[in-house]
Amino acid sequence: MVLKLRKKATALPGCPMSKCMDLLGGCWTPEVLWSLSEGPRRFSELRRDSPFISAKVMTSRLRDLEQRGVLTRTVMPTSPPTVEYELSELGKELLPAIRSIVEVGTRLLLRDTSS
Amino acid sequence: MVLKLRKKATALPGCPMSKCMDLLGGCWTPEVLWSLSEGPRRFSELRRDSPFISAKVMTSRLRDLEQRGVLTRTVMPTSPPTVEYELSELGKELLPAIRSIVEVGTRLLLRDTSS
DNA sequence: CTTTCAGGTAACCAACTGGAAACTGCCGAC
DNA sequence: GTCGGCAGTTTCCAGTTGGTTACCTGAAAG
Repeated sequence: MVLKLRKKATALPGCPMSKCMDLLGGCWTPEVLWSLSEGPRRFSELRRDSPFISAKVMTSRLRDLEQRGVLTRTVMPTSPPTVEYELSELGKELLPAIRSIVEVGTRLLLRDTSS
Repeated sequence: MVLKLRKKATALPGCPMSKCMDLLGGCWTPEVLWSLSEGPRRFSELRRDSPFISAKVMTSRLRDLEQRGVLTRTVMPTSPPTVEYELSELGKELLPAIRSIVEVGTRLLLRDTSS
């Protein structure tokens, strides 16, 4: 968490870091992507996965990501309506970075508790 | 670029992602760490590496990172004084994540230009 | 004497953002 | 007939932050 995306600042052209952070930089974005990494999930499931993300932010983050082509949003014609979010191909390409962050974080946590 | 760290929000206890993002989430933090990944660098070198980062932000980012133990700051008793920043052990542990982000970004850029 | 450079700090501003809470429409259940 | 759940949206507020500009010390160069 703890990340914010600034609207005006766009990725520096040609900078790989910017290019990638443009997609996964944004408050809670990594968490959402991580939740989706194991398959499609519905809005309420995502909310339950990360209860500390407010509905408003969850919505705006999902809309952002949809617009950037990182995930797809499918409304099922059921009642009550069900909405499914799923990583697109582009979204799946981000997973190695997310996984790496999680791995490093895990190592840091272990280090904390062992020392 | 494009990244902000929120002061009040601290890492969720026990969440690897938070733990890691707490250290590398913050406007321009990844860029700074990337600059430092190949060895110690001085303030003005860092500024030249990333001219789009204002001095103020560069300073505050470096202070943050120093306080979190990600890098060390050494003032050399020369005149004019020289200051060297270097990744600590903790900082080096973050590099796999940074590298992964850069790799993913590179792949995305290639994809863009080829299609 | 003045300028330049290193490595910052201080002040001020405007912007973007996240949080909280209330409201919506539709349906099935109690 | 009203309660709850899904999937949001809207409004309002306040906080945090980054950018910009100006300013500081000390030494050396022109």
